[in-house]
Amino acid sequence: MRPAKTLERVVPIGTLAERTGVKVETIRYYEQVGLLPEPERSEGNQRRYGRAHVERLAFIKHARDLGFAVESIRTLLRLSDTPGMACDEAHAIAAEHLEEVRDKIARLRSLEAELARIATVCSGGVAASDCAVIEALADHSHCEHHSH
Amino acid sequence: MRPAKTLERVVPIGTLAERTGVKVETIRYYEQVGLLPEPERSEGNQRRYGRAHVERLAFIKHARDLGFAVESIRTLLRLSDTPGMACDEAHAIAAEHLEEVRDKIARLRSLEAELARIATVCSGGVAASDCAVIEALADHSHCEHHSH
DNA sequence: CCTACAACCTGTAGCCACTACAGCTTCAAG
DNA sequence: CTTGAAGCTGTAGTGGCTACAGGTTGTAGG
Repeated sequence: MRPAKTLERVVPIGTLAERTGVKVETIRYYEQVGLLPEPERSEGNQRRYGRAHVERLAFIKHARDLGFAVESIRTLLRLSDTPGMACDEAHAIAAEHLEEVRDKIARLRSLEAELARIATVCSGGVAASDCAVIEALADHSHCEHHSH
Repeated sequence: MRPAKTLERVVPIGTLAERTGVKVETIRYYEQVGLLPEPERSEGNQRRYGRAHVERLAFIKHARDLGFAVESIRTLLRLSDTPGMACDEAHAIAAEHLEEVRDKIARLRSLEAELARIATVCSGGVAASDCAVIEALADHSHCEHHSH
């Protein structure tokens, strides 16, 4: 009997996928774009991953889950590989991304307000002769805010 | 002397672009995917738009600005062309989109919280030996919330 | 009437971050 | 040794544009 999967040190791509929650195709994609280094291969040319790969892929997944762009992750990985790490740069990337996320939230909130107004008018007791949703889209002057 | 541009009833694509704030290439794209009907052509095969096109494109732009998918806009346009309009369906599309926007906001807020925590720790008075941003990304257990 | 040049035309490729095949080969359990 | 899951490469598709390349047309000034 072989050791349990969670204990094996050298694993095929499917097991790496299970452990990290990243799909097999996505792992190969990350390799292709240079986020994940090319692993060793079996005699039959299949990828064999070690502990370092698991950790690196977990890093990538976490960063992607937080919405970092692949390009930013490339930089963050490079920084984390650097001995005398440039923490300033890592912090700048995180701060910039935080700004982007906040901008996106602000924009979505403005959309939300406008959509809520449109949808509410329509579901409310407006005369059914014309559809309020269609009307609102046809005529921008119905908008309360023109920021969008 | 010709009438001023804003008064002309039949205009080329560039003028339509100016009036609606939609780029020329995007207008051609909308035609290609069937949102905007094919206009008449000049003798030299150039597109000539009338008032109806301006209104339809304004509708499309407004809907896109509100984040509706092209596919939803296709349906909304079909509904608006229908005499006995199915307002229910239009309302359902708007309501569904509002839900999506709210979901997106919720997800982004959770990201924002996590990112703010990471960025703040790093800019705060943490010992400089290891970078908190890199650490946080490397080790998911540092997260307070595991929802993402 | 002619020239110059902006605006137009079609068609194709690129962007991001995957995802989904098609058509093979390899691995491992029974 | 057989079978079937899992692996392999390479390509195309997603959404909603955007950006060319390489040509044609429209129009204002001279």
